[in-house]
Amino acid sequence: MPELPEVETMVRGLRPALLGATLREVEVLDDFLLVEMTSDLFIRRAGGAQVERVDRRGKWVVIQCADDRGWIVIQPRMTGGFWRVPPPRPEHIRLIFRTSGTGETVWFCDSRRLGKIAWYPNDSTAQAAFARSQGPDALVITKQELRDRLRGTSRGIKATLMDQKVLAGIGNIYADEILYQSRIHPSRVASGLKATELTRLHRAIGEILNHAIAVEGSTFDAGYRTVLGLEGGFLATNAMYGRGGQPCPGCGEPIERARIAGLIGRSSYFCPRCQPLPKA
DNA sequence: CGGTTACCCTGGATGC
DNA sequence: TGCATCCAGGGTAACC
Repeated sequence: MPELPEVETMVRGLRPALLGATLREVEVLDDFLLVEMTSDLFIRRAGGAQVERVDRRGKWVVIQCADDRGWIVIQPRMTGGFWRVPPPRPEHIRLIFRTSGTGETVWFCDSRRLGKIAWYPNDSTAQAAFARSQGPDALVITKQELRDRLRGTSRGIKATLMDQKVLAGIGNIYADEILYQSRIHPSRVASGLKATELTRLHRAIGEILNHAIAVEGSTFDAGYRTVLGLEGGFLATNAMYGRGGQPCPGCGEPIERARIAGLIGRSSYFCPRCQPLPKA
């Protein structure tokens, strides 16, 4: 669930607790999430470090420690999330930072344990990890970059938008909203978009993601919450995701829910009238 | 090599 | 009430 807007909201929420603070005590409650290191090693690396920056890269949370000590990179993936207040499900706590400086405690919870916690010793190893897994961030990619990255593939546009190596940050929910606003069918071949469609797509990426950040992301069921435990507002007024069978806000046609090739088992929601698929 | 799919994991919803 | 099944989807690895 945490896509770019949720992770951006997390990072903004974490900064008051972590920026300039010292990670006085690091507690690992589940070493399954740690990437190629033991709990003891991670605690030795991060314990006592001062936090210099808290940033987002795609869907990843990046905590840069002062004095070139190293980088903590946390991938919330499906169900990971941070808390600055005691989390409601303590059995899902995987990592705790107790700080001095701000005196706050930060909890990382992850019910499904799909999240990852990595350590990189310096800028170049961290940047190499980003380059291996991620293309340009969806919030800053230019139209020309987007065009170049969609070129030469026969894949569908939705699968391509969700490929983090093409551009980083878009997942299933926002892909559907972006494609609806762009009036592009999710199965369209990514390299076959017309110039006007590419312009609409690039604009929609920025508008949808920035709007979602402004309302603090998407919450449904027991999923994502802000660091203070609040629900995000995006799905209260969104157009497509999760609205199969409801009338399209643009034309009234029932919203279609389908499984689209190249997206494994994920559901796609779109309006068959506003997002027509040209016959092959 | 590009594209597709199985799988990692758990909790909540649904079905019998 | 209890048990089985399905679904959620971010990301990696194996496969064709």
